[in-house]
Amino acid sequence: MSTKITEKVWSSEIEKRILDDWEKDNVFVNNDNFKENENYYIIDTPPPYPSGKPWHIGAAAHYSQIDMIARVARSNGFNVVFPIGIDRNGIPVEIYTEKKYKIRMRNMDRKEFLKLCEHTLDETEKEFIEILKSLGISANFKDTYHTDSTEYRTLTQSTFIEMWKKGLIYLGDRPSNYCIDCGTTIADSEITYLDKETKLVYIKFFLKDSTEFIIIATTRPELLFACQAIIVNPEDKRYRDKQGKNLKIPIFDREVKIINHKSVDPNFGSGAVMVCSYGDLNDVQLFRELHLEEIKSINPNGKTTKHAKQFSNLSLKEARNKIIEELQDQGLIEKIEIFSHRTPICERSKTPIEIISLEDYYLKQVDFKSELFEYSEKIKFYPEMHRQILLNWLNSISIDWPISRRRYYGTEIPIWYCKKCKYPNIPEPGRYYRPWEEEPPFDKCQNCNNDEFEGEERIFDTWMDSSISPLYITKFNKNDNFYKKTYPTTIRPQGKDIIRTWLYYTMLRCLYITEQLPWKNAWIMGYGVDDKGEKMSKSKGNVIDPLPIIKKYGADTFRLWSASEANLGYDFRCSEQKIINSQKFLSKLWNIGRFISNFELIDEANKPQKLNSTDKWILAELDNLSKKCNEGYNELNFFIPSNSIREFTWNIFAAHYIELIKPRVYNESKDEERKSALYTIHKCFKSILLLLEPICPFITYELWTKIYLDKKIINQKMFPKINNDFQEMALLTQRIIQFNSEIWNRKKETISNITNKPLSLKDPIKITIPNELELFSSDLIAMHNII
RNA sequence: GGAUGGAUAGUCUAGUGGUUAAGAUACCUGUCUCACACACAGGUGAUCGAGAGUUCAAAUCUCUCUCCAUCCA
Repeated sequence: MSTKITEKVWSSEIEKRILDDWEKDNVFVNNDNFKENENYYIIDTPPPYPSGKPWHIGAAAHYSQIDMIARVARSNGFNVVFPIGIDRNGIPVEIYTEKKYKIRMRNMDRKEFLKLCEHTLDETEKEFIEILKSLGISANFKDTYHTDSTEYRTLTQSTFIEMWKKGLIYLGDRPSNYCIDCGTTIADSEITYLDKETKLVYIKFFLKDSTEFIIIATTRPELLFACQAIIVNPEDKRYRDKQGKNLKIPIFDREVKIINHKSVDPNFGSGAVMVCSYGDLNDVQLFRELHLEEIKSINPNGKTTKHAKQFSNLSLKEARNKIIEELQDQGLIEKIEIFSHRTPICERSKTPIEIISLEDYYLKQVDFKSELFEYSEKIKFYPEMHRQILLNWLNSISIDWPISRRRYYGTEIPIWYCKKCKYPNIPEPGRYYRPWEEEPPFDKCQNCNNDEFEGEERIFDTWMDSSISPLYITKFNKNDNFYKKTYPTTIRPQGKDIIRTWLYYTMLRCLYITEQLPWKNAWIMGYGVDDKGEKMSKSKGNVIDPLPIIKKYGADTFRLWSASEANLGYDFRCSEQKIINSQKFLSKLWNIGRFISNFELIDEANKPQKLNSTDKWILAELDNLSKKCNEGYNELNFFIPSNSIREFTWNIFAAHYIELIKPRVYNESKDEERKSALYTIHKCFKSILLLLEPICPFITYELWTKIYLDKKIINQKMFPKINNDFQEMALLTQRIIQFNSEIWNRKKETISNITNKPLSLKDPIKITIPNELELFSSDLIAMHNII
């Protein structure tokens, strides 16, 4: 009798060897050729963005769980397509590259800059893929796609052209969010908010031809010259007699009217507010509503326009300081207060957003809102509660999606403008176009027959690329057969923080192109938060790097922790203590395996005729475990199986069952009873391994192959069958645990008169076995040495 | 201001009407008992955020309030 497992402890070193095995055997290369009637399962994996280090522990947990989805689907007999892509377009890499090389994008040759970005991406991507692989992600790494590849960008452009032809794209000149640092228009979804301290300046505005003045409180004195109205609350008694009168704008010598508007809060500042183009979104609305004429105040380079007169061509900060200075000199400032105010900032560069009017391309979405609501109802959400995030977002959409960006590292907008008539000429879809450096693919303007063109220099918002991932992975426009079998895809797994972007935009884009939803299910995971329960962010400095943790504890420990930490959809706390707990369970499992591997395998083929009652009892509990796991796996909630497996394996199977049958398996004289125990213990252990495989693929693989010497490895097997044979036996579980505990307690309380210490567990004891446990009496007597 | 989720032993979580509220961890006390000291056995510890209501019965349902987290104004 000897163990088949030589290593005394489970360690991450063993995982590395297993990874090599898998790589050699090509275990997870996706199968492109679906057979007739085969069930398939397509995962629209989020393409991670390699935007520098460190990576986020929540993201590593996220990908671990997506892998569990894939493994569960395989265990349920599906042919799984699990692609992996890397999202590489957009502003983050540009900003990261600028910092890394200490350069400015706009002071550089475009081509040179693109090369540097690519280099940066290649570097970070490499490390990234290594982490994913070391986590045991069973995706198709041989075929990793990149959103900045020629092939991907071709698809981005051709789907754009298709939408253009459907009349869904238009050029709009209207106020939009603009990031001065990034030098581009950005979408609402790219804005976050930050509480910032700012000056609230109280300025005197004199009434026309009068020495009477009113006080205007503003946080944007630099926009004084773009003021087109003063608004007050109609209920406000202070201004009741002034309504409709004209006020003189200080310094700039222009007149504006005092207008009633109920949006004004009489308690804020002085109760009188200046309306400028544009201090904030509210101003935009007021300009529209009151039919005010826009005064352009800020240039795309972030400097004041000519309308600022002597203050023109200044940065906003300079303009603000100089205007305040001038107002002070003229004695027009009553006071200045400091107050904290929620400021919209650019998600990427953290610069405050300005609202300026620029020409940009828009994709229609407002007209389509009611249909989008209808389609949203057809997606199954895991968990259901997160559907609301999408619905809230849909509700709040008020303008179309600006899709053009004045940046470099992204997919080019494929348009050439006629030099003579400015008509936008669109090429035929099918290849990748770079209008800023390429000759146009046509000789004459489609509008005026002129033969000179100017290429578009702008690129797309990155969500234009990532929002077609379901089309790309199903080989849309490339392999019709494959596409027909795989689209719509089965599931979109993603974080709840990008519902209003990735999930929403994917829905929109794919509906425009295919008139079908891109997936049937959306699986939404919560954030990884710190040990206080607060969201991790770089600015807070509480981001945990997953790499050292994975290295220290191993992938399976990390995965088990991730699965058992929180219910699906809820945020999960990251604490090292919890990770250590998972490691302890794997160690327990390893040792159970070492024990079991001492004994010969009795399987279905040589199953004993008669099973002992104790064996029937644990098989009943095993069935219950399988059911519980199935429930959890069906809901794609790995919290349920991970915790039930732990509970069963440690607190029932190891603590009570194994102790009960030890005497039998060591006693070779009673062959039938021994065989019954060995059959059962192997059956239980095999089931535990099968059930745990999606969560901990490494240790289950190792134990399976070592103990069962099975050619067909565990990750190609199905979940255990549920037999429902001895269900009523499971009712006795609590009684068994209670009785064992009673005896252990009794022994502990009894002081031996030989050693003067409590009785040891193998010392004999006199006790009556209760009637309902009579079934197990022979095992109980042997286990406790009952006399 | 609006939305979503949460408030259960020192800490983290499970528990959607019914006997002594479950588990993990921490803590205390024993034990190297032939798979495991990364273990085993035992123990201390919660009037389930506050208040009111429904009910024979509430951590669980309803209402009000307080606090926390996240998102949107």
